[in-house]
Amino acid sequence: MARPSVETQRREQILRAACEVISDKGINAMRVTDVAKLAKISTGSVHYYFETKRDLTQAALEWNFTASLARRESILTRYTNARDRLQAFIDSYLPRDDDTTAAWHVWAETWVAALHDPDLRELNERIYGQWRSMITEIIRDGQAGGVIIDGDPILIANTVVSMIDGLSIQSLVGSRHMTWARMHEVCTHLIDTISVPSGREAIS
Amino acid sequence: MARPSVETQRREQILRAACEVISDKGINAMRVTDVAKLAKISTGSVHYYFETKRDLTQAALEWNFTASLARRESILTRYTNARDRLQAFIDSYLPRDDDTTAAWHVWAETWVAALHDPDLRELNERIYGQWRSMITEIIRDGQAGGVIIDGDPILIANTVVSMIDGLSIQSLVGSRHMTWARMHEVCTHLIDTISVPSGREAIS
Amino acid sequence: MARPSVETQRREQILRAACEVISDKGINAMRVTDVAKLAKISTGSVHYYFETKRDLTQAALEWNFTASLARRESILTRYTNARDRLQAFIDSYLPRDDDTTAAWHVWAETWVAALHDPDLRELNERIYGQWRSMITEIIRDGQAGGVIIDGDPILIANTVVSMIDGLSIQSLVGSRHMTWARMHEVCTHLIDTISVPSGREAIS
Amino acid sequence: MARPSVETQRREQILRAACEVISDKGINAMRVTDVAKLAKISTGSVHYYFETKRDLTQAALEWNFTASLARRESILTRYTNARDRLQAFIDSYLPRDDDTTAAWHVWAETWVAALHDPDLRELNERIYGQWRSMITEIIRDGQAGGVIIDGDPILIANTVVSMIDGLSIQSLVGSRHMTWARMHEVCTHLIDTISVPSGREAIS
DNA sequence: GATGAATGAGGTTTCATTCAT
DNA sequence: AATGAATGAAACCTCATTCAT
Repeated sequence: MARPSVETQRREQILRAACEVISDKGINAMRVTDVAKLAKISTGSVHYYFETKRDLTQAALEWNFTASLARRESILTRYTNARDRLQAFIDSYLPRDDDTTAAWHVWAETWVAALHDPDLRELNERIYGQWRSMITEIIRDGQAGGVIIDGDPILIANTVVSMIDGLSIQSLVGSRHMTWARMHEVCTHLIDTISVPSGREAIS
Repeated sequence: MARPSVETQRREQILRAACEVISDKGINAMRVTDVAKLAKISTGSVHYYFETKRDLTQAALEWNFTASLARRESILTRYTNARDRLQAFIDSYLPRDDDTTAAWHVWAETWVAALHDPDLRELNERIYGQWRSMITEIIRDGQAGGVIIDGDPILIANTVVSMIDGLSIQSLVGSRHMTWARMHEVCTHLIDTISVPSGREAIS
Repeated sequence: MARPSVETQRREQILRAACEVISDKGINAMRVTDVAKLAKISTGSVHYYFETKRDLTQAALEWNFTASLARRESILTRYTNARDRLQAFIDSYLPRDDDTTAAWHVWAETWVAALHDPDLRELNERIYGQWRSMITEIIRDGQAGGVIIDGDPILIANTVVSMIDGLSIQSLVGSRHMTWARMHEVCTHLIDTISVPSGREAIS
Repeated sequence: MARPSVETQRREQILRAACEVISDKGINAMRVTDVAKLAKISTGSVHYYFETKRDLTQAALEWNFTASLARRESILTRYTNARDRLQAFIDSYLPRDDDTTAAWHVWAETWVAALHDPDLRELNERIYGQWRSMITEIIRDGQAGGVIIDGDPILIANTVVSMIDGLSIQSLVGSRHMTWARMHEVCTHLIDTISVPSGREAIS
């Protein structure tokens, strides 16, 4: 009786539904009923898997990040050049498609909820840190390979991460002044700024 | 007779209280009772000045921005050099003191609430636009005065604004990795990047 | 300083407004604010003239009846023949014009409110009795004059009054089945039934 | 499994309670709490079955009529003579016992509420029409059987219905002048008026 | 006499959570 | 494992009434 997998599957089904609701309506407007309906189960069942709404919310926010990362795993191994890897990685985070936009919505909800909730603060710290580390790692790689300029890799990572977050917010909120094209432009400009002019091109 | 100031005063008293609550607990956790208590009036009175909680919230979010701007008005006229003005202006927005931090909290709440509320979206568009315009104006001034590098001033403004927003979020959420000092560092670095090297250096 | 008249006038202005609101929205939906607005005064003033809302309501209901009666005073002296007087009197009560319809609305509200309010019950008893007496009186006159059939005048009056009330209700509620023409038809039929065939016609 | 009856039963339990409250206190004084208490459930449960108080009220008013009719169904098949059927049917509606009185109270509340509420107006039109139809049917039967006088059956039905309504109102409001005996008297008199003199009299 | 800002009790409604089935 | 009926605390909002001016 390999039931554990059923449970895992059920949990994921609920978490996915929760994220969709959070993305559409926001954390505070999320109702257990909404999640249940979307997952096509009863509210009782939701509570069978998640003791309280709070538990459900936290698990959903964490799942949002994990799933988001998993979707980008391949990018990190696809490119040998760190600069290209950075560009591809950042590009993949610009809210172009619905999935990415939804993930950003949940992400933004997480930040703001964390402002008033120590537990979420810790969750945020953990997953945010993880993300920053990945960027830092790429930058270190790039510096080692001579394609990214020297300087404190953490400072550079912070710059990059901040820029992406800031741009995304303006984009998500729907500013007509911040189109996806503009975002791409700003990001590319930033990457150029922290890149070492490519040798071959310089030579030729 | 001649009591127009009382109403204005009362409204401001309520709005100030609302912003404090929003900053402390978040928009969704804000209770009309909380605001009333903080303003030392009855809930009935709150509703006497603001028909619905929604109206109150919107007015508070708008007031947060307006008041925030008013507090910085002097900065814009204090410096003749646009670069210094930009630096001072940006510095004044880094969440150092309690007032500024509170304003940022409310600001962040506004963004996320706007994700699901067309009215707030419009409000956000309006006040965000105003802010972006101010930065753009300073940059234009700087370019005219030869202290800021050439390039599309709007693109530069977007870069600056995004960076500040992104940094602030990380800071607000309480990341141990994003101290105020680090923020200052990143900001200064950015301003340096978009500044024309100063005369003395140019001479030598 | 003949102020009393001012007060009387003010009271009537308020009562008239109250009746209009009651007619339009019903007793329970009537707000002191509505009355004040319609009378173009403040709520404070309404309370200056009527201690409580309850007092105001009762006074309004009573006023509705009194004013309604006053408007028909002339009819009672206009006709020498009791049968004609009865016909004219009844006709004047059919809800044809807006004023009469409004009076009926208030009248109906009074009945239903009286179901649960002893004070209104008494008020109703008083003014209803007054109305019944008037009809009875006309019938007695008619019997004395030989134009109305014999029989307990009170029983006949009750029949007439009931019929009018019943018809009016159906009409007021807006039944498409109960037009004013139909009401008139039923009433005329009833009056014919209780009338003595006129001598001259019988002779000729 | 197979719990459909529970829901129906629960709904009826609530509707019955609502009608009782409406009869006792009136539509506007009815509180959801009152209904809940009387039905021995929580207010939450009331709202589980009826979204809003308005829905509850409407359903209750409709139920009042339906249940009222159901209680009289047997009368319509008991008598072969249409005149007797009419007499029995009308008699059964005179507010003698508590149940009938309560039903009339709710009935009266429906009328007056309908004055200001289009939905109730429609509801009233529907159920009132149904009632009028039943009376009309009996009269048609009586005319076919030669026990009721000729004439437009709808006109006669309107006369009958109006009389009953009018009498009931006076009775309900508690007029000392309108006892049940008097009502009976007036009704019998009316039925006599619209009846064909019985056979023996016709023969002699 | 008149005002209208201020009150606060009380009502409807929502929704996370429980628990018998 | 799953359900969904039932709960009840808590929130927003209304509005008659008061009272300083």
